[in-house]
Amino acid sequence: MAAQDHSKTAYVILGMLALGKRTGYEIKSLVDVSTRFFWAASYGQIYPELRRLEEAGLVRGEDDAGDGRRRRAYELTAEGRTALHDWLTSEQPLVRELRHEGVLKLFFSDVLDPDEQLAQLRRIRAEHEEMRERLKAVEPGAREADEAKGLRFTLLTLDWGIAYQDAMIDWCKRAERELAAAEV
Amino acid sequence: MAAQDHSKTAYVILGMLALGKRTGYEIKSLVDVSTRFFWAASYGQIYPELRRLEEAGLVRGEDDAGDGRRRRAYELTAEGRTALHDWLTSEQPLVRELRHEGVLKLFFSDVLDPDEQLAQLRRIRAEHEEMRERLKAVEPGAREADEAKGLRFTLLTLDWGIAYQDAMIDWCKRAERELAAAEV
DNA sequence: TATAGCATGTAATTAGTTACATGATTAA
DNA sequence: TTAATCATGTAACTAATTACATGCTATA
Repeated sequence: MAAQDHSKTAYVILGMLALGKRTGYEIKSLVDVSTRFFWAASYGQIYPELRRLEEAGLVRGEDDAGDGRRRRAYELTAEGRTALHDWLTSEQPLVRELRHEGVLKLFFSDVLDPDEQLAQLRRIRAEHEEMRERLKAVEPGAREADEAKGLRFTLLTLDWGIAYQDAMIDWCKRAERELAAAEV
Repeated sequence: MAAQDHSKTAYVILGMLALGKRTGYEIKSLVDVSTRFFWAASYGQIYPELRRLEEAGLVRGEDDAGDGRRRRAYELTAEGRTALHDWLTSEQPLVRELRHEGVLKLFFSDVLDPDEQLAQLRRIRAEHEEMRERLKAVEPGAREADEAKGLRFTLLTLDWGIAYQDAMIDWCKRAERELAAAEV
C-alpha cells in the first residue's frame, strides 16, 4: 500500500485516462474545461509526467500516426487503475490551497477611503459573477455527459464550483451593504 | 503609476508594516494567524523580500539589539505607503488560485463504489468543519481588534473565511443526501 | 492561402517550501 | 536546566508557468 508515490499531476492524468484513451494534448484540453478551476496542469507538467508514468508501468503509450500527424495516445494499465483507486480512497490529508488576491487586499483595506473600499469589493464580486457565468455555460454539456455516460461526479463538481461562486457573491453583497450602512 | 513592480509577498509585507513597525519574524507570525488562509508566506520569501524592499526604498530597517538578541525591525517609508495604496486600488486582474484535492478526487469518483464515494465526501466535509472551528476560535480576538483599533477589514475577511467554509459544508451535506437518495 | 487547431516537447525562469544552522531570552 | 519562543538567514529542492520551436491538417 505505497501511499504517495506520485505527484498530483500524475493522478490527474490517470483519472483522465480512466475515461478513455487520450493524448497529452487531449488531457490538457480536458483539464482546461473541467478540473482547471480546482486543479490546473500545464504542458510542462503533463508531457514529462506521461513519460514517467509509462516507465513506471501505470500507462501504456501507443504511436498512432494514422495520417501524417504525429500522435501518441495513452491508456491505463491494470497497475495504473489500481494506483488511481488507491489514491481516490486514500486517507492521506487532502491538499487544499487558496490564493485570493482580492481578499488579501481587503484585509489591508482599513487604510483606504470608503469609496475605494467599496470599489474593491465590487471588483471581487464582478470576478466571481463572471466565473459563475462561465461555469453555468458549460453546465448543459456536463448534464448531457451525466445522462449519456453516467458521469455523475463531473456534474457534481461543476455544481460545487457554482456553489462556491454563489457563496462569494452573496458575501460580497452583504459586505457592500454593511459598508454602505456604516457610512451613513 | 508603475503598475506591478513587486511580488505579492512584497505587498503582504507592506500591508503588515502599515499596521506598525515589525520584524520579519513578527510579520511571519502575523501572516500565520491571519492571511495564511487566503495568502501564505514563508521565511524563505519574507527575509529576502525585506532586503529587496529596503534597497528599493519602500521600507526602512533599524537594528534594535536592545538586549543581546539580534533584531531588525522595519517600518514603511512614504514611498512604501504609496506603493501599498497603488496596489490596493489597482485595476489589475486579481490572482485567484484554488487547489482542492478533495474535489479533484470527487471529479474522478465515478469509478468508485457508492460507499467509497460517500466516505470521500465525508472527509471533505470534516476538513471544512475543522477549518471552520479554527476560524471561529480566532473570531473573538479579531472582534476586539476591530473595536479597539478600528481594524474592521480584519474581521470582515475572517468572516469571509467562515462563509466559505459554511458554503462548502452545506454543499457536502446536500451532495451526501443526493448520493444516499440515488442509492435506494 | 492563411489561420486556427492538433500535437509534442523543452529551456528558462520564477515561485515557493522545507529543512537546517545559529544563537539569544524567557518561562516552567 | 530544559524547553519554548524570539530572531535571522540560506541552501537545496520541488513545483509550476511561460514561452518558444516544430510541423502537421482542416477550414474559411
